[in-house]
Amino acid sequence: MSPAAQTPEDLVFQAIAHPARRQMMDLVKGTPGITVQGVASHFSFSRIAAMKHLARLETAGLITSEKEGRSRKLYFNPMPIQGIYDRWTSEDSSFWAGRMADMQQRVEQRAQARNKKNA
Amino acid sequence: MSPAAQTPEDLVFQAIAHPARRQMMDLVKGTPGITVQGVASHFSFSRIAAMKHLARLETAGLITSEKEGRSRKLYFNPMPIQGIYDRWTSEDSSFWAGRMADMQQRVEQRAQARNKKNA
DNA sequence: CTCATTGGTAACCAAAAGGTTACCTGTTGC
DNA sequence: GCAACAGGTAACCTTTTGGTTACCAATGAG
Repeated sequence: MSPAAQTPEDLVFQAIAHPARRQMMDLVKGTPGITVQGVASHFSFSRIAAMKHLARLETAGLITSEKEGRSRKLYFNPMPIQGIYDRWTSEDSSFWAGRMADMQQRVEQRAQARNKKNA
Repeated sequence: MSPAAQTPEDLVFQAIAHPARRQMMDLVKGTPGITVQGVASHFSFSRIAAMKHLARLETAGLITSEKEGRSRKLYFNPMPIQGIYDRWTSEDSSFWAGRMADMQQRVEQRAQARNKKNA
């Protein structure tokens, strides 16, 4: 695909195009603070491949990470998902955006509550 | 990407990864019954390239088409979008799925009402 | 302190993606 | 009836994607 001026939206949609990356997002969402190795261990491809996928998710803003010693902790970021939903549902989008923000808020609060557990 | 056993979800996510394809979906959604040529004329790349993109959207079930004389009419299909939303919002997903189905129903009804206009 | 673990970069390569032109058939408008 | 229009297929080519192995530095556990 043309590298011409990729928008944040482009990055998000491209990031989620790959099934492994979607599964990675599931893992990160389900286990906040999971490590790179923790994610990579779920896949049969190499750790380097996993890191490349994670890098794309992070570039797209779908996950965030923090280096902690020799590990890197990964966290899910739900905000870019709103753009996906809004894309073709512009009718009543203000209504749904509000609903979605509410629910995302709840998801985040739960994630914070779970944040004491490690990978 | 590996051609191994692509799920319908895979097809959808891959289809929407390309910005031109997203824009095409916008066009088809905004103008039900628009022709291939009608869509292609919005892009600087060749008609054949446009057709390839449209073919991917159709394979993914995101649009449908009907041959009419020498033209082909294109229609938006909102149902696969549900999968995109549900992907990472599995909490309360039964609640949102219901809401979303309602809204999609309304979108479709409006599309049918507009279906008398041509591209 | 030593070794194992974790993460990171670089180089490489096959396959896929996304474009191109050429050619053809069928339909429609004049 | 003819030319223009619309859609379709095939072949081709460049770029990107998604994997691989090799090597290294930093951290952590024993």
